[in-house]
Amino acid sequence: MINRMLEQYRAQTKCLVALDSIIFGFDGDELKLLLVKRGVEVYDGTWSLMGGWLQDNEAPEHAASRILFELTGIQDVYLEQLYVFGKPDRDPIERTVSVSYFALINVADYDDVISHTYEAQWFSIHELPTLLFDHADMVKKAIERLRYKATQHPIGFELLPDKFTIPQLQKLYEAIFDFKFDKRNFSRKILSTGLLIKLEEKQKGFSKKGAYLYRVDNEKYVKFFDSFLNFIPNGFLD
Amino acid sequence: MINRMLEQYRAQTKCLVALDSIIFGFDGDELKLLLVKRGVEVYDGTWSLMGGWLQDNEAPEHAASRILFELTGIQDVYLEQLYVFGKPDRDPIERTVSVSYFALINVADYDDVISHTYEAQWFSIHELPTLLFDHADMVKKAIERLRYKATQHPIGFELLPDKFTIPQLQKLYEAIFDFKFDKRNFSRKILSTGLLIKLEEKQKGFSKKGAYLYRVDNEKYVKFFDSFLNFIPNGFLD
DNA sequence: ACAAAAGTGTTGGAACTACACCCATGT
DNA sequence: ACATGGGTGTAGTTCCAACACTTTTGT
Repeated sequence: MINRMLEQYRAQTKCLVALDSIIFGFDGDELKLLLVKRGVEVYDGTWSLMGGWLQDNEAPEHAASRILFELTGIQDVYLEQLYVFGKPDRDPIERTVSVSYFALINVADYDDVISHTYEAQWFSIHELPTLLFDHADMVKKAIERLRYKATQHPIGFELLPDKFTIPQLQKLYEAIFDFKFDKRNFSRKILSTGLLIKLEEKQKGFSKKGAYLYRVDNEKYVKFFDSFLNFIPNGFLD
Repeated sequence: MINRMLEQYRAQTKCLVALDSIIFGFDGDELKLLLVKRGVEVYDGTWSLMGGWLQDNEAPEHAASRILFELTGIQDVYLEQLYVFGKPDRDPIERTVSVSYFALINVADYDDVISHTYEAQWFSIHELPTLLFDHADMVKKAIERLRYKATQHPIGFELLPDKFTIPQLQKLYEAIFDFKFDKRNFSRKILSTGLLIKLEEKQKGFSKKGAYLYRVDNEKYVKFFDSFLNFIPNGFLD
């Protein structure tokens, strides 16, 4: 019996399993994507997401983190699983199934590391170079997911520095949705979440008047996560 | 150069890739899951999702459909990709990465095929047997996703017959969320989508008075799909 | 003084919740 | 006649979108 089962397993095709991560960043103005130059000349001029292969005894999410670190020095960021891409011909060299992840980071936090040590580079999502394989599909899906999540969670905070202003946050949301919001309604809505703590300091330099800095109330932020479903009566999820 | 690249590919570990589908059904009263008895004696008493392996030259979503058909005779249903499960030890026999899918079907549509020809069986989601490997995690994730989607899309229609009554639909939502809704508010909300067309006929037999049957306005339903993001001003998506 | 960005308040309409009674029919 | 589930309306509240002027300060 057990033998028959093992035979069944042995008869199956095995596949390479790749991990590809879409890293979003925000520089205060535009939404950016982190890409690397594929280190192989055949694909000259094409750029790639942060990609690598799954190793033995490694969970996919760990592999994705490891690869991101190896390629960029970025560590300890929240990577969320996005989608599996597995068309038989997606990688022309060999059959590969790719699990994609995405992350949000604050460009300023990593700018030095990335540009000095690694061959990664930020690109505006409006001016992307040619991407490897089906990486453009992955990016498209990631943007959809980012928008979706940004409507549900105050996920945008992840892309900003610890201290930020309301106008900065608004610019970020405008970059994500490619849409201008009314600033009065925007600030009311954001502040009504109760997740922001107003600081004494003002941001100087950017505007003449200067804008108040805020930081996220981390305790509330954590509680906030992963819950609210429109259909469900208030109080159901408490 | 090309050789170096091919070597790089060759050096990588390959994995078995499995597909596992979570099939939800509704029988008018309870939310159900379709499971099969794993055909191997070692796992006596444990049941399994609709699982199988990815073959050469087969896209994962096709494999998932094929497997579902082979195991149950179910065909042409919408399978949505759910999540990848890939912990190194999730399948104790051999390293396998599993891509999970989920689907919603109307139990009545397939009841005959399933029970007479195949070894699949419906289980109430409140009384599930022991499940193979990490299939319980998959089910948990699928229920979360189902609830999430049900708040955003009128996805519940998929689980009902073509013609159905408002009380039936309400029971379905109550089964999905495990929560009782106010029938006046429920019917107002559902009808306000404009997606339902009231028919002349009434459902007979279940209640004394009989309830009006409705069907989905397919044209509107399609338009409705995949869009509305709370944060975006009305009209933005038109 | 003026330009540039920050900050703030009101109003009308829509949508949501909570809630209770009558209707049609099979037994 | 009565029991069972089906169907409907209202009032108070909250939430949302639309909209324009004043404030601060660097030049």
